[in-house]
Amino acid sequence: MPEGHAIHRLAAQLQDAFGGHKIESTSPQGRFNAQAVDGLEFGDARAWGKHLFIGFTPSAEIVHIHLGLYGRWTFTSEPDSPVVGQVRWRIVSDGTTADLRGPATCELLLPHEYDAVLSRLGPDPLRPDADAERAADRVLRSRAPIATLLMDQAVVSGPGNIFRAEVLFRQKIDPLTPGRDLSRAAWQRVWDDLVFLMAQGFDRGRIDTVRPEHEPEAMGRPPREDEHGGEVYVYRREGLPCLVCGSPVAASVLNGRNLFWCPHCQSA
DNA sequence: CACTCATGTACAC
DNA sequence: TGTACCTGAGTGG
Repeated sequence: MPEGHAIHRLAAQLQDAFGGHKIESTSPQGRFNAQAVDGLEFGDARAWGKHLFIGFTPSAEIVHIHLGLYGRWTFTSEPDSPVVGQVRWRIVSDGTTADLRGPATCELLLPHEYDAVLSRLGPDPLRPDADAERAADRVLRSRAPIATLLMDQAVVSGPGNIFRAEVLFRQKIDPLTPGRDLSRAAWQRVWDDLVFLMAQGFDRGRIDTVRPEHEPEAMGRPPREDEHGGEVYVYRREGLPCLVCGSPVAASVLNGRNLFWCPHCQSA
């Protein structure tokens, strides 16, 4: 779920449900100071990378949420929905209830703290105001592997392990290539593809990266049975045949995260 | 039912 | 580099 496109969808969903409405705010679990925004008007929900921010009226405080690995929102229109399990934050307005469980972060920020969080985030391919040059400068000067840089939210904000694996496959780049060994044009193609893939992920609510000409049907192969909520080239396909060249997809661990790639299609 | 693993990040050493 | 966070899906017995 929680790569950047999913957070942008959540921001839109929260905005639809609560934007401009006075809300009831509680923390059934007790681990969030929900009372601070109880009874206020929900101002706006916005995303930057994997971070979600909610503003209120009249209040300068901003709720900052990061789902981490486990966090989820659930929505229901059932009135007086019972609290099940550990709910960090519940918002209710006009019969709509949104429950937040298991976030890595759910905290109130003052404006200067909000600015500080944003200042640590690189450009987000899903934001129209993204400063792509800032990411290019970081990548093209770094000795770190491009696979590491793509997961560094200070470099690019929003892509996670799936988009990383898939964009490197689509651009035929060896994941261990140092950032500074990429040409500016090659990095531009990576950025542009992230913009495309993540926007499509936002629209569809799932991650699909396989080009039509590589669909199994187009390749004269039987339909695949290894999808997990989206259709991809290499993510979690260790040992399975590459959809383009047929050689086995490789996997290893880099910076504590699983990395998937096709050694044949993505050779340096 | 017990156990592993995950689309993420921060912090300890 | 390892561990904590703390949830749910999947797997295997």
